[in-house]
Amino acid sequence: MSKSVERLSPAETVACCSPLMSSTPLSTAQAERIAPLLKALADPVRLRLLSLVYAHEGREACVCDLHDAFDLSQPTISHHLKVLHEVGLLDRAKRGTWVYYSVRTEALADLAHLIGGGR
Amino acid sequence: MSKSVERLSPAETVACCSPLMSSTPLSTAQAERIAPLLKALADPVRLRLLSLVYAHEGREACVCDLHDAFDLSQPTISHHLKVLHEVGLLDRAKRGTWVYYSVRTEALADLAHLIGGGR
DNA sequence: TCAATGAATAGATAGTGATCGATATTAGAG
DNA sequence: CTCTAATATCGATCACTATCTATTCATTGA
Repeated sequence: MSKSVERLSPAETVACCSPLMSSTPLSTAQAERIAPLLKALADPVRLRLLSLVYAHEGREACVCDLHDAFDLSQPTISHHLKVLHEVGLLDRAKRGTWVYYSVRTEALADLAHLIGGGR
Repeated sequence: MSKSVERLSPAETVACCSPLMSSTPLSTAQAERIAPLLKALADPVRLRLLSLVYAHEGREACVCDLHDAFDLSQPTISHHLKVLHEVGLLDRAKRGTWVYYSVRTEALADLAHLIGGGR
């Protein structure tokens, strides 16, 4: 049996939606699924985090790598990474003492299609 | 002389940026340009507003048309439309007593490319 | 000129979120 | 079994934002 809708991350529920710009407008329920994903993206620190993770060697980075790129405390960076992970935009892998994050590129691609895919 | 960067709407400043996922990560300045655009999008009411405007006859709609689709006060809808207009995602045209909004589709397309365009 | 209608502004409030310092947790080294 | 280093969690604070009601502004029609 597949996961119930409630257990899916926002990113996973987005692929199904027809684009923002189409002949049939978004339902309230659809809009409420999509908004959290965009909210997670809509922060300059988190945008840079995603970008830095992707550009990092091996397409993954640990918190310490990322922390150095900001003038922010370690808990703040950790918090932002958590937000991105919870909506399904970042994957998380613990190896030893380090936690490595990587970008879920297909989630971003789905989101991009949703935003710009209607034309 | 072209508009100074400060006068450009967020949507206008986004087209220039390389995608979120590329070998060179986003600069702080770039991230701070993009975030307001995403922030404007990151609300279920505003997502539906964009969608409704686009799906409406003639690809434009007045406030009264949109107001009916929500259980929210007219000033609240007006506020959300203003937010979308200010970042450059909606165009605004006053005709008589009515104000018609329409979607700036190329702004959404640029944003979509920025989010998903790196692969 | 006045009344009516559509839309925007103002001001208030309640909820959310970004950030910090302090603390807890986890895993490897010695 | 400690000590240390890497992350995560907690609790507090300050700023921002979604929403409302009341009001103002603008345009049309009588």
